[in-house]
Amino acid sequence: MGKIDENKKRKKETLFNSAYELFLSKGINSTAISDIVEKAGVAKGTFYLYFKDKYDIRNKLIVHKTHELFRAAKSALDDAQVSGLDAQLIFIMDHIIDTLVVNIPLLNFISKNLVMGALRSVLLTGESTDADFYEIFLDMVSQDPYEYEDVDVMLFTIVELAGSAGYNSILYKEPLPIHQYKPFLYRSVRLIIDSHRVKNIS
Amino acid sequence: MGKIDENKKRKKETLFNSAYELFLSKGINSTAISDIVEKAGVAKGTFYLYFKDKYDIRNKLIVHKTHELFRAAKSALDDAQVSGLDAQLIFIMDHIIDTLVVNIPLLNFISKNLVMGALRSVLLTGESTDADFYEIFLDMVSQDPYEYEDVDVMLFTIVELAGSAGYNSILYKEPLPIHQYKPFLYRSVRLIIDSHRVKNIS
Amino acid sequence: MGKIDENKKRKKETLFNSAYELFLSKGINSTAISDIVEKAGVAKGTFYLYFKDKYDIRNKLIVHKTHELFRAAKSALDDAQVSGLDAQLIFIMDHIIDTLVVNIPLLNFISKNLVMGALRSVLLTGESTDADFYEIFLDMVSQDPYEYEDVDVMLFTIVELAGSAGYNSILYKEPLPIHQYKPFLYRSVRLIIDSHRVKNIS
Amino acid sequence: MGKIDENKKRKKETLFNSAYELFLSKGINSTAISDIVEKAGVAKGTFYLYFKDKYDIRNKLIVHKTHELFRAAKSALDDAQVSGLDAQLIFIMDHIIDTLVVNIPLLNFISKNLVMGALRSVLLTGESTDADFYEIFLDMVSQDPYEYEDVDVMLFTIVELAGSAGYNSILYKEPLPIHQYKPFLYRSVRLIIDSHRVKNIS
DNA sequence: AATGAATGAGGGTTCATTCAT
DNA sequence: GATGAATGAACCCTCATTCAT
Repeated sequence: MGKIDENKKRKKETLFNSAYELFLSKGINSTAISDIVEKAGVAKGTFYLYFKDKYDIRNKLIVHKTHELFRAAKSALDDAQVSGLDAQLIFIMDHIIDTLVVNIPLLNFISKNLVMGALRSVLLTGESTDADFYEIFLDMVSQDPYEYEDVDVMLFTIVELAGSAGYNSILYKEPLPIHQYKPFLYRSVRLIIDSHRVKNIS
Repeated sequence: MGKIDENKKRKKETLFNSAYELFLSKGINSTAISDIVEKAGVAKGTFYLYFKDKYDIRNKLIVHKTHELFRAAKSALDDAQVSGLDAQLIFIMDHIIDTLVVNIPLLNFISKNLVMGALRSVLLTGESTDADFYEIFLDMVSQDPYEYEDVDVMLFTIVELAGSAGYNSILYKEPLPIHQYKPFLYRSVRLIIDSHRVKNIS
Repeated sequence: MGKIDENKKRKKETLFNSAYELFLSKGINSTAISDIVEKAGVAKGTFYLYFKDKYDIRNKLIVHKTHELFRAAKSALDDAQVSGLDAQLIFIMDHIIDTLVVNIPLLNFISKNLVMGALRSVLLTGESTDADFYEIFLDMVSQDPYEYEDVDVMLFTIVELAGSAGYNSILYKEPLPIHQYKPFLYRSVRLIIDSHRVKNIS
Repeated sequence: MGKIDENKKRKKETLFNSAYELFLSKGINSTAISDIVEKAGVAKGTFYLYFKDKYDIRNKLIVHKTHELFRAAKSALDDAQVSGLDAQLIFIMDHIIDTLVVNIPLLNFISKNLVMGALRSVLLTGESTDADFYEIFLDMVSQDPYEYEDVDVMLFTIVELAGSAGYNSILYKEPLPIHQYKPFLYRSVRLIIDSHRVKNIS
């Protein structure tokens, strides 16, 4: 029985990987389900045993890949012993940007879906066995010496800014290539974080 | 001759409007060229006299509608006698957001393309006889009492932030509905503007 | 499994036959794939499971029909007990001509493609399970009491002459209708054959 | 008035030349009338003032180009002072083959239409102001010291053989490239000519 | 005579989805 | 569960031809 389930899982993963490679290389619109199953070496009907349609597998891929990006960044952060919420957030941001700079197809794929859209899906789908990234962020916030108000808003604003501006800067090198834009981006992020700090008047 | 050209222009506009309505109501992917021409009351081949394909007309529509948004906002700004670069930029932003809040389909249509992608197109296509919005921005900057450095970067950052965060806030009401998020957004914008001011040490 | 394969074969043959009849009656250019599938009673997409496009099925048909012509002629030759290479080749030629005289549409279809173009395809496609006609010819040559040099060239010249001149004579009855032209054609063929005979000077 | 007629003639020739270049480079099927008129710099409707359709202009082009080939060959023959019908016919053949070897697109264009089909058109269309090639051939025959019977048949057989075998040999280099095949071709031609000679038994 | 905008039938091709095996 | 042949709607795009100007 375990063997059968293993087989099923392997089949699903093969489809997953095949779709991923095709989405990156040919784009989603140009990838047919027949392409995916051919690359995966399974029959067409099999696809429908595991996924509802092309957009189902696409969404699951985006969530999965976004997770991977954050997980790798968080893991590096843990190794790096960075202190201070702003430094930590920027570290994560920087790690993700550096990953995407050398993987433009992936950037294009998750592109602007990177941000809230994907995070929302992550939160909504109970499938994920991964740690919840939202909680990880809250953790980081709570461990900072400063106190913050409207944390949701702060995280949202930062993620949107970094996602959108980063995407365009990497892809179009306008108004500056990403390595030149980074200082400005990070300065803005620090300002936003700072603006959410609760300043004791005492 | 004038009559023929007039006819051509009218036909192109009819196609433009038909496509616009269909894109908003059915989405781009679900809109077939045959839908567009049927609604416009012209033959299929006629479409191809004016546009290369569906994506050509889509791009031109995005540029056009983005233009309209900015033009209306700028016009209102001129009437409103607002002074100060930050107040002016926020006025424009606010005007556009208020327009889009009550026109979600339009928001979805130009969605994230609103930002640099569209502006880039606007700048690149020489078709537009409208005033160049980039120059309008530069004008506003130059007339402000303060001096600014890296104006390109400043505008880019603001547009990206407002576009991306505004889009999600309007659409998903997360983390807050847009009318509650606005104060945060505008505070961030002011911080970004401020960070680009050249402070005289004297 | 055998049933499915049988079904596939039957379907392919139905398409083949439908295309053949339509090509003969309406011509290739005027035959749409939708005509073929309609006549065959299958869905449009099915066509593309078996053939790349209209020209793929056309080529395969030409090869197939050319094969049939030669096979029938060879079979008749075997029954007729004709001796002598020249007599044998002319017998085959004559048989094919007589067949085509009463099947002008077929003549027009394979027309000038009859010749090397088709034979080349036959040789190149490994699909055929039929005996290789080129080898049959070589066999006939080797069993003749005379010895021949440049057999390839000889066969080529004969096939080209017979194909081209025969086609025009049958179709346009110019300069003579085929039954009057035959003596001239066969005389030329005999001369060509003779010119390739190795004459022992001894 | 002469000017207008000149203009008309020039327009027709421009269309002619444009079609020729496009037919050679893109093939007839892939050449649209809109391509032709665009290249010619005239309006679409103008095409229909001079030609019935694409096939009308194609046929006229084939006739024209075939004429040119023969005219050039005949002109060279006149300069070369060749005597003997067989030598003269082979000279013409050789000249045409050498021209086509270095102009494969032209070969493909007139290809097998080179032969009787085109000659027939030449004879049928009264448009041509050129000397009638058929008569030129008859002239050559009559000036030969030998006497010939069934001259029509002889010319037909030679033209068909040379056209068909030459085409394939040039294009596919099978069974031999044309320069190696020529001796065989010309030997066959000489045999055919010889077989039409009236031999006095005296 | 010349134009070229408009037509719209028509053809080729794709592909998500089904279902009998 | 797995297969993959079959489907046929859907869609894009071309292009010969017309005709008002």
